[in-house]
Amino acid sequence: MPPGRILPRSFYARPTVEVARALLGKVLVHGPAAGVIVEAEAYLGDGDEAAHSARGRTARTAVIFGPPGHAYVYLIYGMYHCLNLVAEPDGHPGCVLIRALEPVSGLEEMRARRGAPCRPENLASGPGKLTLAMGITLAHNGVDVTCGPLVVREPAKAEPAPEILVTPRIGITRAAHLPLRFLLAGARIPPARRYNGPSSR
DNA sequence: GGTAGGATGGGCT
DNA sequence: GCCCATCCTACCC
Repeated sequence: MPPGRILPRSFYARPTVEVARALLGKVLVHGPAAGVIVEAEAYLGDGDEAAHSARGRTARTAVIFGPPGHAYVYLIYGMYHCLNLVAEPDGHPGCVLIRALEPVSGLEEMRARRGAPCRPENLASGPGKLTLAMGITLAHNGVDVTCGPLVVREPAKAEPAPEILVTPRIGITRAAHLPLRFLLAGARIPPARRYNGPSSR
């Protein structure tokens, strides 16, 4: 299972939607734990009222305005963390929320960190679940994901262009209709996380 | 199969 | 104070 090369900064220095789509099928790696990204959402810098960057640069959101290829991690509902990867050129806000992984290695570490008994497909099938399973915390806010302990790699073997499903984003109230959630069509998604509304490619 | 409610803390008005 | 880019449990079909 030797994974491919680490994604370079140029991968992230593009429009956020492009980065979100391109991240599907790539492998998030943290120590022995790794998983294929199967679900992601784009949060835009331009007029996206749902994005944390929408109301300007603050101490918390500064990372989103910084150079691409860095992690934006924040605490949600007082108990879970969410991982984003910063896109767009330096100075332009935009990030991609990583919403689900398909675990490929380090399953035992993930299970130990999750605590709750769960099947492999539920280990990292949500933004809060995957940060817990991967051991990602606020300590990772701002870290460079083109080097260091937390990285994103090409998959071990090159895949054909994946089929991508596009739907509205989940769990937000503002700008809730925008088609900015992207899923790998072949991914195994738990029933409760499926989407039955209209979708496109 | 589905959903309602609660846990829990930082950021911002 | 209020608002969350969530998850799990309990309970009800």
